[in-house]
Amino acid sequence: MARTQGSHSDITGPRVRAAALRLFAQHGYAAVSMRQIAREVGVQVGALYNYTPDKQALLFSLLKGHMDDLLEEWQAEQRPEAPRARLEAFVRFHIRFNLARPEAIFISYMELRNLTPENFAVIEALRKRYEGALEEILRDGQADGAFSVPDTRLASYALIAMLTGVNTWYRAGGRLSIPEVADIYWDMVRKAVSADMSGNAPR
Amino acid sequence: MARTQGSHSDITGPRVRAAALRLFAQHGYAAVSMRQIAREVGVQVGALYNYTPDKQALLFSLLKGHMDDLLEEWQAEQRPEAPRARLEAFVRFHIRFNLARPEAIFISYMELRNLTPENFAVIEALRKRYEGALEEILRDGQADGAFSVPDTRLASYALIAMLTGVNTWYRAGGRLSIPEVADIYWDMVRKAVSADMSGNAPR
DNA sequence: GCTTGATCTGAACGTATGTTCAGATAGCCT
DNA sequence: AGGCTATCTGAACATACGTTCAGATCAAGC
Repeated sequence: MARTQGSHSDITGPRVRAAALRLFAQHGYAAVSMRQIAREVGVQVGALYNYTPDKQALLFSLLKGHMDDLLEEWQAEQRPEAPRARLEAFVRFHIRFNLARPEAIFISYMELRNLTPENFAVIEALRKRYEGALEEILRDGQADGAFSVPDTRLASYALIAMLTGVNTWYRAGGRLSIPEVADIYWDMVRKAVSADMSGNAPR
Repeated sequence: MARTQGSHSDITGPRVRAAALRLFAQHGYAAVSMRQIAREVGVQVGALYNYTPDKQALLFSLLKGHMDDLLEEWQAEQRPEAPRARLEAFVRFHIRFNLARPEAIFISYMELRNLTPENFAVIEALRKRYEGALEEILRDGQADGAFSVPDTRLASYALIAMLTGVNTWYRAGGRLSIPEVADIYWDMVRKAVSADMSGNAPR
């Protein structure tokens, strides 16, 4: 029996995306079948093709939507002028944003290689845009003396990796709240990019 | 025709592992078929089962072998007494070791969820052992005043993520040599765990 | 109340999967 | 020289895959 109560496009569409997101994050894109997704939604597999042309487009749509959200929210964020305050805003935003959607973050890092080359290029460009924002902060701070980093490009990679790593261990309800985690990470980031005045100069 | 020249266990076994490592790293465990591995080795698919009881055991064997190498080589490393020198040794070792075997590192992070629960537990225990070594260094340094980190556990997570991230961007033949990369990362790590004397104290 | 059209079912398509195994082959040992 | 046995082939097994589509179903519009 088709079209049982509430089984409309507006309902089923988001549910398909939600089920795919959850399952891709848990088992990986290649390991999840269209039939599993259909079962999770509570429909037959054929019905999925009302909402995506194919499995690949479903993955791409999830990743693209996520990257759009990321860039949009960072644009909407309060971004101070001074590099140091701006870097702090970035650190806190990144941790808060990532911890709010762990599954999307997970597949964004794990499933890139399952995108077709064209789709991969799109996502990669968006990622570069976001990470470029961090490097720009570091360059500005380096220029005006607020920071002292040997290589802004490498430093941006290092900081992104460090911040994104939070998602691998953080569990809601643990001993630290998200703001507390952000405090601790900001402390380390702040020192890592500072001029070194501790007397522990490199060899 | 079986047993053509050079097609012995000693030869084929390692080649099976090498092909599996390469293909798993490139396409992901779930996306690689036993027939692809066999084709890469130059053998029919049935022959693979002389070298592994099943596909899962092949993945586990690769990860287990990798973790054993990691712990063994870190044990064999020169490890100074003083926390600061010891941390520097860890940073340089980690970067050097990881960049020497990017494929093994890649599947060690990406394919954990494709392990059976029993196999996962084994790998996870070994990983904890390795990462515990870093946290111990941080705790020692915190105790004797060499470091100033708000939370040694989180700091160890943060540093591991930062160091492991090198593998995502480093390409041999780029503008920086491995020791130069290690220098730059060590500079950031050193500052991140130092007492803060820059006048940029937290708010 | 009838028609229309979006939505879903149920079944089928060809292909691919991991794994098994009887039989062929060929290097090694006596 | 001839047998042994590790090794590999070739084919088969049952099952699963992504995708398609004719037809059933039901909410909405007239």
